[in-house]
Amino acid sequence: MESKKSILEISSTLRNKGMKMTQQRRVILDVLRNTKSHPSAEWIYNQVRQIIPNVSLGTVYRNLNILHQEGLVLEMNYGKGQSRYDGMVEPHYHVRCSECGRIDDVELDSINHLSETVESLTGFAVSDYRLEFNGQCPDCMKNN
Amino acid sequence: MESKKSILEISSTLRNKGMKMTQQRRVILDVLRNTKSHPSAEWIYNQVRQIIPNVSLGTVYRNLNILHQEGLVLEMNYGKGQSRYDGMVEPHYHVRCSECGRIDDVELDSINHLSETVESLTGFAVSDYRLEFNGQCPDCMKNN
DNA sequence: TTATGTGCAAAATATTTGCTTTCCG
DNA sequence: CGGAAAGCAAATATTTTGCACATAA
Repeated sequence: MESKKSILEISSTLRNKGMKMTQQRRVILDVLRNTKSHPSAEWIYNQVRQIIPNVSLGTVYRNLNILHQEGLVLEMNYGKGQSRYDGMVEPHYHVRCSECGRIDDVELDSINHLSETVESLTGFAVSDYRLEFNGQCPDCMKNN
Repeated sequence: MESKKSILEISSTLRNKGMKMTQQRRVILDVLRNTKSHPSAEWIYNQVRQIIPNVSLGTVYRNLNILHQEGLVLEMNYGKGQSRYDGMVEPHYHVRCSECGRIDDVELDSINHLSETVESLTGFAVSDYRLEFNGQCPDCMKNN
């Protein structure tokens, strides 16, 4: 089991960098950390609005960018659609349905030494990697 | 060594699906297949313009989308910037410099059975996967 | 000949930003 | 109190699309 940082720990990390933990930021983070759906900024915005009715979409984007920079959320881009976000930052992989866009986690053990191998092959300093599977989800298989 | 489909073979594949091989389409494919730089639609557009001066950016996008659907080019999305394209469709991996955006190929043997494992773990029908490394390229390392 | 593709420009989509005001610490 | 963040709306960036005309097969 991975231990998840508490909101309190995150607050103090941010404070040390001169950043504040606003109500908006806390709720955005909370919404994202409490769903397994890998949502878009707009979906998050709609959830947050139920708690802070006059929050703006710009604020959601600004916070997602900041949280992403700080390594507190993952951002994933697919094709030309909206980016999707993930509050689970511990290394893990994803499968995505190319029909409906659903994204599931893959419980695959991490593949060892890949980064090191790539560093010696390419001369790059590798910081991380992304492994994503594409296909058709069980629901879409049924409906066809 | 992988054998690359010739433009002639591609033309006939397209023709069988009721599609035409126009001058624009041929040049776009040609430009993309003759660079190792994993370029953006705009870069391709500028190259194509040197051969077909009044080609439009819309045509480049339309063709890249069609060629991608037909499995003749790869499309890669990073962050919020432009998509990047690759004329090499045989399975291979990429490293990307998060500073300058440079993308290199990684000559890593493909990892066997990954898709099958993921299928049994998730219930998805996996068609392909994408493995991408992130880091800093040798040039950007020097300049810092 | 005729359906597919092109050029052009306008529209759509997704995200960012400027400015004033609010509020966390 | 002071600076970081929010709200709102306008601006950007990237990609798509409608329509009249051109062209490959």
